[in-house]
Amino acid sequence: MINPSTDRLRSQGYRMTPQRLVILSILENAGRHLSPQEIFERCRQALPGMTEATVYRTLNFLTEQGLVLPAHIGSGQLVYEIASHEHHHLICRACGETREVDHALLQSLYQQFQVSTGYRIDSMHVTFFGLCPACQNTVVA
Amino acid sequence: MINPSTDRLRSQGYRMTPQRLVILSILENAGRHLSPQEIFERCRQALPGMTEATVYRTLNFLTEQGLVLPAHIGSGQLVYEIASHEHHHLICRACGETREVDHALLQSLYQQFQVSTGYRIDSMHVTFFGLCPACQNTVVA
DNA sequence: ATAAATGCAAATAGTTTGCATGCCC
DNA sequence: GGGCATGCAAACTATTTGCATTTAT
Repeated sequence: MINPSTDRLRSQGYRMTPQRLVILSILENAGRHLSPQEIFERCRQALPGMTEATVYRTLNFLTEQGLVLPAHIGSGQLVYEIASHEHHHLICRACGETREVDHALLQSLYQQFQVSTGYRIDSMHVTFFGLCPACQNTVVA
Repeated sequence: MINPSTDRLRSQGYRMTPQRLVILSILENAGRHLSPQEIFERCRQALPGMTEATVYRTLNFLTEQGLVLPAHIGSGQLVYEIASHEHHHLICRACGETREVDHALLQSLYQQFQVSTGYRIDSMHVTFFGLCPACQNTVVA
């Protein structure tokens, strides 16, 4: 076995390529979500010939394969992060600071949805907006 | 007083126009969120000369004025709905059916966030995805 | 060898902007 | 009448697609 991601792809008849490796490694090291543009810029440092089309295609592909996760944050654009532990985001609408929220906190809410609506919730990712402690003191609501 | 929305705009030095009235009326009658494109198409039936630029400008303006609310749903595009009661959405990822979720259900979650993170949450709108009761029987997870 | 993946370039979708004209108050 | 708002057209951003070439297996 070469590495888990490579094996995962090969077992499905797909290939591991330098471009895919670079994107995975960028997301692993980022430790936070990145936009396609941010990813593209970092890619060019490792692979100068890489194009935006490849970034988008690769992100879609890796999402299908479950290796990365897309998330909606403000301004309606998708951002991506490495698929590891389940969590959600809390974003400060004043300073933009992002915090992770563990999935467990949402479990009881999902439970209530299930009971009152019959829906089986499977949102992988939800983003909440608010004011972080620091900004609550400086920003006028 | 002519109507509440008109008064609201005039009191701020803005004007009520046929275009704004049509968009507000479309959103009131829709009873659900609509995309800019859907709004544009319905506008043209009432005001054939209307352009997409005006739709976008008007939606941004009405959002600033608090008369309509933007919401993120799947695929990263913004949709709009009339500003009335606070609620959230539950969308079936199989059939696309949308259900409203009362804001009260999220209050206790917000409370927990507040305690454990210090954030003051003010998300006006959160969308959850899942499977509606009907689709749970027909769709393979 | 062969099918998958990339690079390149062009196309598409969604949204925003500048500017002259029109129209609400 | 004065200034806000619209229509028109063009610009812009983000993303997708077709096709020839390259490359992982």
